[in-house]
Amino acid sequence: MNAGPIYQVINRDIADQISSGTLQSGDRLDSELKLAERYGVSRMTVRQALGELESDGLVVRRHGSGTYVSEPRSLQRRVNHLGSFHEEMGLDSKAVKTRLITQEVAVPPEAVTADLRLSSGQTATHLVRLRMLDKQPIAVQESWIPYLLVPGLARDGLTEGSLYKTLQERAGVEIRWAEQEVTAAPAVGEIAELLRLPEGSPVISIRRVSYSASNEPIEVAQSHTVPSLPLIVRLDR
Amino acid sequence: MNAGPIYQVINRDIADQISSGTLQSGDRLDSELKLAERYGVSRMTVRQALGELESDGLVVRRHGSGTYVSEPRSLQRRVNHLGSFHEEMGLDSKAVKTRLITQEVAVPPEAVTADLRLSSGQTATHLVRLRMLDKQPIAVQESWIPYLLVPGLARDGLTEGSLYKTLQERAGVEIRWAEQEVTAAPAVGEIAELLRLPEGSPVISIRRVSYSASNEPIEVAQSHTVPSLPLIVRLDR
DNA sequence: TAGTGGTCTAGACCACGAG
DNA sequence: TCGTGGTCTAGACCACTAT
Repeated sequence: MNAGPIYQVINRDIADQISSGTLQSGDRLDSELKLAERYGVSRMTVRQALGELESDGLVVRRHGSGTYVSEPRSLQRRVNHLGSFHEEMGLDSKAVKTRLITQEVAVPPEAVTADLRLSSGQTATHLVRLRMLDKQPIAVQESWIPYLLVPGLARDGLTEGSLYKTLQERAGVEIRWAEQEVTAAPAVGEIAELLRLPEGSPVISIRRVSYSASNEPIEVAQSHTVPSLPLIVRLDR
Repeated sequence: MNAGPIYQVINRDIADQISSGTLQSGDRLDSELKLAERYGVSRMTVRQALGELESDGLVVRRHGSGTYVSEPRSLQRRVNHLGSFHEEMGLDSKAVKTRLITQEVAVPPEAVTADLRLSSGQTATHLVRLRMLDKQPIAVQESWIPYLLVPGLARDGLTEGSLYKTLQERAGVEIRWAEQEVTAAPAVGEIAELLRLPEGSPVISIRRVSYSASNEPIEVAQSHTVPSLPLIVRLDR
């Protein structure tokens, strides 16, 4: 079993310490030099791990002072890095339930065909999922994945309800990066019904095209999220 | 005149070559080794510059192949990094005009007072700006800045219409990072009027708290943007 | 096979902060 | 003043791509 690059192992280790409570919010981490000694790596490698934790909002670095665990927030969806819906929801993820609305093979709309680089008429697996938090609907997600990538997907369903895990295990495909468009839209028809919102009321609309490490399009996803679940982003200069 | 860290100089130099057309989309950049020699720096420094260009969506790196200038898009607003409205708009920024709606000193709402860490009753400079693209309104931005930070701000106005430049020059304050909440909201009252949208139609709502390098809150901003100008974000795993 | 980007080392000097 | 994070060096080996 290979765990990937060392800096990702360190990243996960510290993230685990934070989510398990071993490191409390406000705590100062050991200095980069000490962490380098503890993990038996050079300081540059520790810095790469801490840099990701910082951009994920888990820690704050203060020049001349130290690196601190940041304050937590509830009901949030962090989107600095690409991850599954559960990963984005962070601590709230345990309370998130998924209801499968649609699971079929079909010819996608033209815009999706283009983004997936399919020939006209080629089919794709079509998934519609409703995400619930505390029995309240929070988001509807519609996904299109090229049929030939994972032929059994519509028949066999998802591994642990996670599209990312399923793609990894069944097709050996790892999603590496994505480009995402965020806007506001009126909830209409089935979307409004599923989210239990008045027809025409505003929802967060996200269209995402995901790519593998070799820059092949893997998934086109369109989601509609209730406005009470804002996206949280940390931006650096 | 200090231009800051070398990697930022390299970053700007390559970004300039792309926006000026010296580097066309699809072109392959020189290899990291050659760039390191040309700029007279180590390869790690070049990599730091290329990493930012990649996360800004300006270039794509292909393992084993090279680094390429990515395809451009029009009417977009990239928000991978913190920047002024004009910087976010990229190539479209030349066509963006700003109309100042409000410029006053006032006691901000309680939520703003808290985020700016002001005492109850302390005043702040209040700015409301309307952004126009091709004579069409695209966004309303409301800003609150602690009065004591830049006492003359409401009287003297902004340097080149840029709040970031004004803060830098007049108060020596540089905004370094921000936390941003993105959601959807109905356009109401003055917002709907200014954006020329029907009352209640969806707009992108962004609330941003910006901080200095020493983590002091500098500005609370609330913006409402027309849905035809989506936020574009590149996400990495 | 040759060249590319991905990761990592073991140092170094600097700017910043807190006491 | 001293420890911290910010930047940078001059190498190294590896995985991947293209030929």
